[in-house]
Amino acid sequence: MSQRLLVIEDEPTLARLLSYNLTQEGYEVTTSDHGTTGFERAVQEPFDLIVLDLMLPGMNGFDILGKLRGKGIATPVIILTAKNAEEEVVQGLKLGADDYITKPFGVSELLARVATVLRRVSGVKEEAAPQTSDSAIRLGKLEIFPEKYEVLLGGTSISLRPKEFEVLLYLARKPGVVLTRDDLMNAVWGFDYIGGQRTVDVHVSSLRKKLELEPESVHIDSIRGVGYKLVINKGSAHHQPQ
Amino acid sequence: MSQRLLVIEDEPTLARLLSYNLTQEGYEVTTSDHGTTGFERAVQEPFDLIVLDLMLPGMNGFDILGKLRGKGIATPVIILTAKNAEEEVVQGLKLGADDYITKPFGVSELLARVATVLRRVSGVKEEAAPQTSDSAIRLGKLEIFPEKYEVLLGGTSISLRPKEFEVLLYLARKPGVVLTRDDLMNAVWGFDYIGGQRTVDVHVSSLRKKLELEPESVHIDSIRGVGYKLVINKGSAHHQPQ
DNA sequence: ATTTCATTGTAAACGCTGTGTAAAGTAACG
DNA sequence: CGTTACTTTACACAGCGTTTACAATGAAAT
Repeated sequence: MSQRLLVIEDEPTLARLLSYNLTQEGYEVTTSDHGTTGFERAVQEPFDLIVLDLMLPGMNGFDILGKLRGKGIATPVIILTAKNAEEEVVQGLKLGADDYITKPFGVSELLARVATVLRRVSGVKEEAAPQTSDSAIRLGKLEIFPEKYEVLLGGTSISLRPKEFEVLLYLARKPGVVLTRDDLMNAVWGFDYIGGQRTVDVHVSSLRKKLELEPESVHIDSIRGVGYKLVINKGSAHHQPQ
Repeated sequence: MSQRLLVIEDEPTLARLLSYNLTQEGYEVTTSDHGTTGFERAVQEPFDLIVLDLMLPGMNGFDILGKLRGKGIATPVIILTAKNAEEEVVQGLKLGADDYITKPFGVSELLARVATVLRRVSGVKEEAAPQTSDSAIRLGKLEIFPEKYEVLLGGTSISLRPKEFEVLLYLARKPGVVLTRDDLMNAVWGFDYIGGQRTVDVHVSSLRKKLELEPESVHIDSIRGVGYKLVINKGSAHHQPQ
């Protein structure tokens, strides 16, 4: 049984992005684009976690959070806030938020926070969590430990810089599947990041150099005109569909 | 139970093309060639998705989209826009569009987007399964994995270039059915692409060379004066009980 | 049959676009 | 300040798509 999330976010683009990615993760997502109605839903239905934008029409995020806690509703809350709003964060946490993310943020960062908060709150409950974002990923000779920021290739640790790590992590979560530069941008750099088109390429390039210790078993393929995919070669065996 | 689509598009050629192909896909398609009437239909009847051209007589796409969302109608919308109109896209997405396509676009691209949006909205979870994926096409010894950009022929991977891949994919979506060069042009190159008449032929030719590893089970037939069709021969040498 | 014309097959050439990557430039961090 | 990480820029190159030209095939007409 999947966990239920409520996303209170008015900007459609962001709301959709969040809804999409959280759903992909296996959560059951409800969205609300208005403060008042969002608050009402949060009161009426039981959610496992609420993602709450602080800037909202109708009723702002602080009010919602305050009133919820006032009513004794302890549903975990992650607040979304603008970059340079340290006070907002502090106030939000004082009102009982469980975590916060500043915009712009990467999708993978959000997923990690959501998973972390859920785990923290419900005790360790691995089975209930979907593809827990931060459990280890093992693909042939490649092992990724998100919570440790560590990658093993054939048993030996390789040191990746943060952005390289995240790119690899996102690729590794859908092995074999082509991800566009846009996908990777959204996941690693944030949904509204506006940057050069080649940034992803450069990171993939340096990632390749560090992965080529095991070129047979792990490598990143380019699909011209589309994007990149992580290719895993387990053992020397043939294809064994199952 | 098929899904209901509304296409709001004034250019007759394009409207017909969209209507035809979407109907072929199994959708129930309604078209409207005017902004005002299109909007009214969208308000009155429940649709699963709306394909909306932004340039329309009567009432432009932005107005329609804005008013729909204003009325609380959350039907998913894919907007059609000209190539060099980045702002239009941004504005459209802000108004609550779910996706966009820039003209010219290939029919297959549109079909893919429609399917994606519908799936996303209906909350079906997409799994990154290693070998099995619901979007995979299996025809005898031919297996196509669109999201991996990979084609297996008798279990071994064959490398196709992007255009070859798309041509094969489109042929494979209607195995045994003759598709005209025009069909393929529309699907792969875009509905208003203006190019030489022989381009399709050349791609089919090179595709044949790569497919002839299994000439018995998979090949492309020419129908003189008409077009091409993909022929699949199931049966021999494999576990086909009947 | 033989000729004639239209259609299709395909190799080769050309130009363009996307990609790899080094290196310079910029920001963050201590 | 010095170091590290990240981004942008620039340039070279490889791959791809399209066109072209000519060969091969098939159909229709005589």
